[in-house]
Parts: sequence; C-alpha cells; structure tokens
Amino acid sequence: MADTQRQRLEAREEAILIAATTLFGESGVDGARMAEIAKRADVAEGTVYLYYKTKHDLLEAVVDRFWRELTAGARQAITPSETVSTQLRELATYHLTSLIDDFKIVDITSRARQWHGKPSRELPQIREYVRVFDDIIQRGIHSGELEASTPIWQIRDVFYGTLEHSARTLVIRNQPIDMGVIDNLLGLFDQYRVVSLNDTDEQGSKQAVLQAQEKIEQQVSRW
Amino acid sequence: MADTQRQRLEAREEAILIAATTLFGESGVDGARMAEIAKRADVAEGTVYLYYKTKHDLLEAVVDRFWRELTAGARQAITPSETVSTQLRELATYHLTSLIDDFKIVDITSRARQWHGKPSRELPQIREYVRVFDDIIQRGIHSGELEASTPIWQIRDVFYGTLEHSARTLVIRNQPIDMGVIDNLLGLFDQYRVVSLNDTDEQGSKQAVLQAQEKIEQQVSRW
DNA sequence: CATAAATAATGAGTCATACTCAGTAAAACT
DNA sequence: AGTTTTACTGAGTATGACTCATTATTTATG
Repeated sequence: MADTQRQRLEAREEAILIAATTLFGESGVDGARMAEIAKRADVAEGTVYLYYKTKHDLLEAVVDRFWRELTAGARQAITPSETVSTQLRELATYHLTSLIDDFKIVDITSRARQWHGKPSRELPQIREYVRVFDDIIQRGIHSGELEASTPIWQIRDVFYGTLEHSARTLVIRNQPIDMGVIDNLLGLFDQYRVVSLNDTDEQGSKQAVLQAQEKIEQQVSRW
Repeated sequence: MADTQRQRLEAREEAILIAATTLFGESGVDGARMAEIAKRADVAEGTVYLYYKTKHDLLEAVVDRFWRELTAGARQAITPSETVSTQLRELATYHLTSLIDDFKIVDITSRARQWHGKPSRELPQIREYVRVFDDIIQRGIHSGELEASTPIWQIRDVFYGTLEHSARTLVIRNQPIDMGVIDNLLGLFDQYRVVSLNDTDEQGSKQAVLQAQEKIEQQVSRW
C-alpha cells in the first residue's frame, strides 16, 4: 500500500498547486493569502509548508508547472512533417494564444525570477520551452532553408519578445487574438531565409547549404 | 518664504523617491523595507506615508519617474536632421543600453502594472515613451520611406519586444551590450521600407508617397 | 514680536499575514 | 497490540506595512 500512500501525497501536492495557481491568477501574488490557498486545497495552513517551504517556493512551482505544460502543448501543436515556415506559424499561433489565455500567470513569471535583490535568474523550464523554437530553426538551417549568419538567440528574442509584447498589448486593450501579428512576424522572418534558392543554379544552391551547415557548429556552441 | 518651504517639501519627496529607487534596485520590491527607505531619505517612517499612501504608490512613482526620464533621454538621443533609419538606430541603441543599465527597475515595472488581482493597466508614462518611436515611424510614412500597410502598434511591439527580451538575455548572461542585436533588428525593419524607390520612375515614386500618406489616417485613428 | 492657527513630522503602537512548532493523528512496521 | 515513523494540524510568533495621537515647525494675524 506504499503506492497508494505515495499517490495520496502527490494528490495533495497537486491540490495545493492547483489552488495556488487559481488564487494567484484571481488575486495576484500579493493578494493571495496562504490561508486561503490551504483552505481551497482542503488542508491546514501548516500542511502547505510541508510541501513548499515558502510562498515564493510555491510561486516558483506554479510557474514551473505552467511552462512545463506549455512546452508539452507546443510540441503537440507543431506538425512534424510540415515545413519550417509552417511549423513556425503553428508555434507562434500556439504561443500567442496561450499567452493571451493565461496572461495572469505569464505576468507572474517575472516574480519567480527574482528573489529579493538577487539578479534575475534564467528559469530552467523556460529554457526548455524555448528549445521547441530552437529545434525548428536548427532544422531550417540544416536543410538549408534558413541562413545561419544571425545567432539563434537573437532570432529567438525577436520571436518571443514580439509575441509577448503583442500579447500584452492585446490583453490590455481587451482585444482577441489578432493573426495580423503573426503574419507580420513571419513576414519579417523571410529575411532569414536563404535567398531565392530556386532562382540560382544547382551549384550555388548546394554551396549555400554547405555554407549554412558549416556555421551550425558555431551556432550550437554559442548558446 | 512660501517658495523655500515648497522647495523643501519637494526636496523631501525627491529624497524619498531616490531612496526608494535605490533600495528597490538593491533589494527588490519585497526585500525593501519602508523603514529603511525612510532612514535613507532621512525622515521618519510615518513621513513617507504623507507623500505616498502605500508602498505600491511609492513603487508607481519610482517607475513613473524612471520612464519619464527615459523619455527625455530618448528624445535627446535622436538627431532631428537624420534619416528615419538612423534615428531608429539611435533609439534602439539608447533603449537597449538603458534597459541593460537599469534592468532592475525595468523588471520592477511589471509590479507597478498590477494591483492585486486587477488586470494589468497600461502605464501612462510608458505610453508617452513609446511616442518617441511612433513619431519616427510616422515621419517615415509621411516621407514615403516606410510603407503603411502594417499597423504601427505591431511594428512597435516588434521593436520594443525584441529589445526588451534581448536586454534580459544579455543581463542574465552577464554580457555587455551587443550591437548585433540592433543590426539584426534594423535589418528586419528593411521589410517595412517602401521597396526600391530609387529604381522606379518618378511617377511610381510619387504614387507610393501618395498611397502612403493616404493610409496615414487609418494608422492614426487605429491607435 | 508674541501668539494663534495651520501645516508638517514623528515614532510608538496596531494589525495583517507569512511562517513555526509542539502536540496529535494516521500509517507502517514488528 | 504495541511501537516507531511519517504526516498533519492550527494556535502562536515574528515581521513589516501602515496609523494616529502627540510634538515641532511654519505661517498668519494684531
């Protein structure tokens, strides 16, 4: 019966996490009282502290879980057989939609990065999330569709930075998702395409691919 | 002596604001104690509350001041006689540098947007800051250098979103400012240029300008 | 210049809430 | 059934934002 007990513990931990997520979303981090979270998770206040040392710890867990689920969702959202361009569109759409839907949690994410005065940390799950994008780009570079002269992190910052800012704009103005944002962003990404592969002779094309692959090493090591 | 007294009050208010800015930067919003802010401003704790009703109010004032000064700095950083392209570069450089230098305050800005559960507000000061960018773009559209088919707010979100994300990346990795970020971003903005004005005949050129100006009304009203 | 009225400043005290811990209950062994 | 180990509880503590009765300073008035 060790297994059932373990499950019970995990269920409790989960219940606390869910309660915290809801309440953080409703009332914000500062507005959410630990007593209320405990109540909603149907445990005593002290019990919460058996699972999460501090409120900040709990916040981190909430944010961690959110990005972990987002990563899983993103991987599901992209079609493996599709072109790089289409996959980017799929990811952008998924990302923008999710950010708008769960903007409260996204907004709270920055709280998890800081602990008093200490400098902002990089959150491991966000790093993991961002891999989804990187993988698509890497594939594009390998296949010669994308040029490799711009460091990946810069391209990534354009992608996520734009979408996050756009999501904020839309949420603040109470507007629904606007596909124009995505069209615009992907239009800009044309710049990263290896130019007019089809218009050049075979020789030039192959050369471009080789050139691109050569630079991949740099790319990978740079990150 | 009414004037001297007034100045004394303003000096006190300023001292509190400065102390808060410093301490928020050092210890974060949660880590900063009101008693310590008062001490550094050389007033009693109660006095702080005569000038700012709550800690959150004080935070708002700090953030407000920061963006106001950033706006002034940005206006100074751009050369009026320069081309749109150059001005954008000047602004991007100024913005990225400032974000990196004062990243702590930038990070804190999101705290000022929220008050417990209430949805994120748009901060008036940031709206004002963003005008600096808008003015450059508007000028570009008027002069026919930029096309007017993409809503300004989308272009703006690319610009600020990318720079903010890049700043975070650089700060987290402890790297200095990287001009590659700006080169990359401005390279993307080529897409918004009215294509090859110089390559077309006079007629086409003029037409483009007219067409662009026609669309300005939409742009302006849309925001 | 003295004195009253008005305004500003103070800091000890209040209160809300994150967190603790001694005591209790439940589960797992023997 | 008894013993040990593990999990839970909620009253109690500590901290820090905020208040307010009291004191100090400035301004107004005769």
